[in-house]
Amino acid sequence: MANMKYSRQRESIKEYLAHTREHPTADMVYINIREKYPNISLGTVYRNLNLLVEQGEIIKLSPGNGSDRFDGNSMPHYHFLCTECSCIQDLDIAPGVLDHINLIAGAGFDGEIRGHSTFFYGKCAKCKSRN
Amino acid sequence: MANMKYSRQRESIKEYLAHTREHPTADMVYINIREKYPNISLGTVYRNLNLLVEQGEIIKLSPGNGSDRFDGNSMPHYHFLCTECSCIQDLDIAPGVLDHINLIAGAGFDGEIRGHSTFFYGKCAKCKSRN
DNA sequence: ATAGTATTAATAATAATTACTATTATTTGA
DNA sequence: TCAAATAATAGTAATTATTATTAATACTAT
Repeated sequence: MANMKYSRQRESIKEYLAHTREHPTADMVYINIREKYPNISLGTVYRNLNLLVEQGEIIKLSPGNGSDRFDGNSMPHYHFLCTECSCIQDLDIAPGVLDHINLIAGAGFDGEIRGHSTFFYGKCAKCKSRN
Repeated sequence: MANMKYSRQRESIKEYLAHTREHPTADMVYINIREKYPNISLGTVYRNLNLLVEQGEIIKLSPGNGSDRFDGNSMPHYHFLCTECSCIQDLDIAPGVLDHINLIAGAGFDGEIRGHSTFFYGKCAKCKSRN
């Protein structure tokens, strides 16, 4: 998309996502950006989130429970979803593992595998210790 | 859930999912079951799908594009989502790989990993050959 | 500065799913 | 076998999440 103009709102959204580890929903982004741009509209947030996803600057996550979530870290990596508190966390996985898994999966498959996205689930550290 | 009564509608939904490879949406299930029970309501379909998921009889998939989809095969396995035609297919992966991946992921993680769900994406065989 | 056009705020509209309620179906056990 | 108890249903309304519309505004290149 060559004919794209700068917008403070979009920049602010990108910046916010780059500095949080929260994997926020569109609504959470909206609430946050409103502190700086009090009359930004939710539609603008959605449109820019989708634009940024299209451009590969951020990643959209669909954990399956409520709303979609967004991650400012666009490097392929894995996520963990706590089945108790619904928090989402990044997982560190050794580089190479992802490609390895793509290969394993592609072995018996006659289509073309480009990548994969994985959600691990279970109890996060806090919920585990709280018992 | 001990106090659960039999219902022909629920049985029919379960049976349909057990015999299709389509990974249908709630609406597709609704349309199909209506052939046998013409005045089943969409709410009934949703309620029973959720019940069956809770009981572990079926699996709910959230591919991230449109609606959720349902899979009558409740054994853990992987799915492939075609980014062109949006079809969903089961992938055959050697047993043991899934547990292996859970272990790798759990290594540097201080919570408790119970399982994971993975979507591979790319082009299905048809879309690949159609070029 | 100005013209051209992407972006915005505000709102309306759509899509997907859940909640509500009076009626019906299933189960239990006398 | 029947009737009481209650889960499930059909039909509909409501909610939630997201996308579309549009007139006004902001960005960019000349």
